[in-house]
Amino acid sequence: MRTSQYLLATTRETPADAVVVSHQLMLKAGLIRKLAAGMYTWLPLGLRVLHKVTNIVREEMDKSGALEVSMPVVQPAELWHESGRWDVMGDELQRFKDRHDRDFCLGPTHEEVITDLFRNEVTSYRQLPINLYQIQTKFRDERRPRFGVMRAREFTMKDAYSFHMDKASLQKTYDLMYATYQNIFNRLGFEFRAVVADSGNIGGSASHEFHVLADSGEDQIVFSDASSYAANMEMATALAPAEAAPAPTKALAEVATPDVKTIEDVAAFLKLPVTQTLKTLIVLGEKTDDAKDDSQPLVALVLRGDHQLNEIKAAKLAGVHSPLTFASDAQIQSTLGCLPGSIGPVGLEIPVLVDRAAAQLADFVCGANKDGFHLTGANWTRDCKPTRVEDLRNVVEGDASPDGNGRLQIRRGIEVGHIFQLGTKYSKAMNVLVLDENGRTQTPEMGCYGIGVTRIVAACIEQCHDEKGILWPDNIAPFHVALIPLNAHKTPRVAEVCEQLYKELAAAGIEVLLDDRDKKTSPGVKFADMELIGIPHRLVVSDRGLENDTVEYKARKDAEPQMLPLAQAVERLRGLVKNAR
RNA sequence: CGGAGUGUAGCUCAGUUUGGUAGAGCACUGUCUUCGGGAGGCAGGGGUCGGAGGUUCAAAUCCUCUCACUCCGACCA
Repeated sequence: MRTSQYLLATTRETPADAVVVSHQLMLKAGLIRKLAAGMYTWLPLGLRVLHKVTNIVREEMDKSGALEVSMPVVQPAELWHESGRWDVMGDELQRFKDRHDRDFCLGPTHEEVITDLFRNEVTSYRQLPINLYQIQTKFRDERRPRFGVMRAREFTMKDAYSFHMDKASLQKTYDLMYATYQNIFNRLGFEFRAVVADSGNIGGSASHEFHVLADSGEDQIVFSDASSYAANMEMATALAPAEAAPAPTKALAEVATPDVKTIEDVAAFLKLPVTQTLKTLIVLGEKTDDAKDDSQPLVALVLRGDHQLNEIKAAKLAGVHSPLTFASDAQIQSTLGCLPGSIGPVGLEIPVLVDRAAAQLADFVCGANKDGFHLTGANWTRDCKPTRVEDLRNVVEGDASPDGNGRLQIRRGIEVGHIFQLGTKYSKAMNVLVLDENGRTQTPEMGCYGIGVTRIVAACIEQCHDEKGILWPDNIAPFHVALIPLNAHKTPRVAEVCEQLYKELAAAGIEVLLDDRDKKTSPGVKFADMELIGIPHRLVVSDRGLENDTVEYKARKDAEPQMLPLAQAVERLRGLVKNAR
């Protein structure tokens, strides 16, 4: 390709609304342009990268034996009613009506459609297991799209769905997909972790997320420094402290704490460490079936002052409303007689769920359930009783690993893949039946496996960039080699050599971007553009070099260039460019 | 959805407080000079100041409504 015939859309200035480096560089390098919030046009240069990523994903999926299909983006509401998700999904599901007033949605995922396809096409155990996938546009009306294509509303996803006669077969394909994902992310050169994950709304049991490690990641991932334990923060178990709770040594006392609201304020006011305080959060409980009135039951969640509530864990507990909903100040005031800043477990007449670490404290500080007062020297059992002790908190760096080996570390990650064992959630709801070897009908087990293809491009830039721009690995770079002629208008041989190299490199299967912009484009501009867009190899042909029959080579990541004899240049490049076709 | 903020040329932004002919840099077009790290001169093109309504002799500027976008939070497969 020649720049003179291409749409290079580089900009010198960074667009003001991009905050993460991948978003900034994708705009500056001219890979994407925003159409509306969370919706992006892919320019020619960006699309080349996206296609290369797509091809790697497709190759590995095909290698695993999965079969590619393509399903519509628009889906009829009937299928979503069948699965029960039409009413569950909320506003993320973009709904609309056609001219006949029939309900449709834009597909945020394709469990319903694939299950419908499967039940119409597959009837025998002989056809199982089967794994069908597509690489296709998804639409989710995210509340807050951000970070460019990292969290977009419209994006490209590889989604695969497998069907099985039994759990053992599902596990086998799940393991195969796990290995396939490792292959894909290894080929992309990612530093990544597979972590145990919450299966969330999509349903099912076992689930792993694949995270690219990056400081800009939206998720916190947790892993042991001494074992293979790795989990999403939502799922990471916080163990009870190994040591037993100390015995009470102090008497319960009430102290006035005027205008002292936060835990930090309380600890500072009483000159005690935050770890000696409790915080009590009031959330909505579950209404019992025999509840006579409309009053909303409340539940107290008690944590050590320095710990953070894990809302996913809390919402899963018996008696707690899911999704987790904090009680309003008015609800707390009317039920407990004080405001949120002064609540404590002593004398509380609602269920009290206590975190394992909080339950190990003695002589602690907590709210007195009276505005402006706290209690000191409070103790479990003697002064108040937990209804239940639960795992309620986010783990923190240095906690013991749940598998007993090592200490936990916390890093940020970008979720680029997620695999689930769905079980029979969809096959049962949508009445899918296949005949087994005895001629009896069975409900098939399902798995599903997603990869955010567009997100991968952003994640790659997050991991591979410097102050000058992007540093693409060879196998997803839009072009392998930037070929830059200098002073071609003064020395005709420069242009001739470039044309010759261009042809020979192309013949060797190397993708070349020849910067043949005219003399108005200064060398500095050409160098800066090629570095910004991240072409991994650069050849400079100049009158100076040709005096010695040499051309200059520099890898994007190297600091210093080297001179290559002209006659050997193509052969040397063939060795330097990995994964060229 | 709650809180905060921003909409002026393709991009980055001034101008709004105190109403009075719509600006700069970059980018773009033509031309001359320059030519190994984002060159310089000259000449140009480009904006109904997000939109609607109002106040006023006069509105980018003041008032009302509205739309869009961004950030923080909540939420999320």
